[in-house]
Amino acid sequence: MSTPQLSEQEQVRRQSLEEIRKLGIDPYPAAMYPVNTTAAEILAGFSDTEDKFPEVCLAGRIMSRRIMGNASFAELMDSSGRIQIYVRRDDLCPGEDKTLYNTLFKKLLDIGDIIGVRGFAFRTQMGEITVHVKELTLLSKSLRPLPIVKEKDGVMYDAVTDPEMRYRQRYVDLIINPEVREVFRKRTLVMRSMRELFDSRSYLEVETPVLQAIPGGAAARPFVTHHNALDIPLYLRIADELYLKRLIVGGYDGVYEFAKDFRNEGMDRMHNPEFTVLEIYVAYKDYNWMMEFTEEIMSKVAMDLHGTTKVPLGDNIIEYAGPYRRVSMTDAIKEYAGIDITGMSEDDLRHECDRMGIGHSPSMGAGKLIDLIFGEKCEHHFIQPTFIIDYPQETSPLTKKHRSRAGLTERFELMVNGKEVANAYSELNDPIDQLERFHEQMRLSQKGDDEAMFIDMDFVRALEYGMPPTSGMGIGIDRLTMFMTNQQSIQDVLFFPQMRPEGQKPL
RNA sequence: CGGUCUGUAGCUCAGCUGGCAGAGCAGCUGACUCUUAAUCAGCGGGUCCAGGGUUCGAGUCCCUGCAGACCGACCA
Repeated sequence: MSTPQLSEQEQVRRQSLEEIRKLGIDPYPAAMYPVNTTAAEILAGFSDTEDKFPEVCLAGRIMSRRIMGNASFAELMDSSGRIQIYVRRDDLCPGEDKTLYNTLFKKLLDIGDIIGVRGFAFRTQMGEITVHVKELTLLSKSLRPLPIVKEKDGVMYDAVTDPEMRYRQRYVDLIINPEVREVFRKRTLVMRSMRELFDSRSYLEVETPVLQAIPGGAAARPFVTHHNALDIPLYLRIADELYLKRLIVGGYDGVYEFAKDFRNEGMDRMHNPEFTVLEIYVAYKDYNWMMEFTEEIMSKVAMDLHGTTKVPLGDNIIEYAGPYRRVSMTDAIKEYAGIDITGMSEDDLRHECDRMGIGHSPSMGAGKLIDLIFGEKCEHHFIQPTFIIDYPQETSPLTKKHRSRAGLTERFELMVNGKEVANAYSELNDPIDQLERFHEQMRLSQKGDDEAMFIDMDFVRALEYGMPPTSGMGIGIDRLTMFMTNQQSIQDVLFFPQMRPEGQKPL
């Protein structure tokens, strides 16, 4: 292992560590610390007329220090926020020995160290609620200087904005940027809000395989790995759809899973190789029911996060209260591309793409071309939540044929801010039709479509035993979180977004 | 994969037509018992992303590479 050159400040901190040990103080004590409150609790509950916090014990990280001879102020940050502490020499060291204040607190502690304090809350002459410290315990010595961010009147000074630092060292980002912690708290709330709704209906949260011998349920390039004992290739799942439907066959009326899916494709502001999808399947429902349920989910999530269904996103306010507009794929293309694709052949569609300057390849069939026109000309217009319904059969191999419109399927996607956030079907449960659709995918694959679906014969076998009419939906949790927290990049809603490994740079 | 931009102290950044490497915060020493971007006096701290080239001389100009951001392409 190479020994990277330590900076001056790192060397000083290591020396301090040794001196702390020489004082007989353990810089990394094992014993639990008896925290009995938080910064936020004190700030919220403090009263000038009654002594509500005569004995507090809290712990956190030193974020700033103002040392003035024999008394000092510092800011302590715990998971709830920051509070000022007041440390006076003669309170910390009532006896003759002033080492704890003069040496430990003033010299050997640094910004970033984690300490515990015991004392009482009071209000300073300047009006700030503060903890007067009677007893101080070092809980963890920090050896690496933290980026210093100062703030006055809401203005941040020297804020760390370098995305590389923020994403590679997310722990630092979380320490110094409280609004980042809030985004991730909201991400958890999004999932909790959905769980509450599903559980209230007695739908069952389940787990299905991440390692799959046949990567099914979506059209995407998978990651491949190898299982040594079985000596077979295994794929990281691109979707959990086919397993969840097997469970509907097995007799559950409603199942859902928050799944990490993996796709070996491009990375950009909207895509990360691993991402989270909620999939839910409910027996005896169709896609019309699912649209109403989706409206209920979205407005509940918005309410739980913001207390309103109106959520700001970029320059817009998104209204998540239903009902949402429903536009068929055909009408959307009529409206924004100005053409009627009804009854058009593959050649006609290819011709229209050429006319509109949309690039396409020979391996694309009619359905893919329609998808392309929609993506190019229509998608970005749908800012407010809108259901795009009735997709072509060719690109929807797991979807039931439309009950009344030939060549189309009972499928919808929910568009928000010009992007897809949900995708749902009346699930195809006719095993003979399903097998035929898989074969159609095979033909597309042979034509050069490298993300056409694999045939999963066990899934067909399951359908042969009989699956009730079912509606299913997937929601992109990362994207939904972006929209609900007004973030413009998927990297801002993933704790640890995928990045190129760090090179030879010394850490 | 292509275009544009960026990389200098722990952090945020300056450094002009090439001429001794800079500031604020942070750190260190000292003063200060109600400060809050604390203040005051003093002091240290650099592989200027890496490698090569041009030049008497390169942080600065040129080439290659590495890493990142943005925009496209591919891709849900």
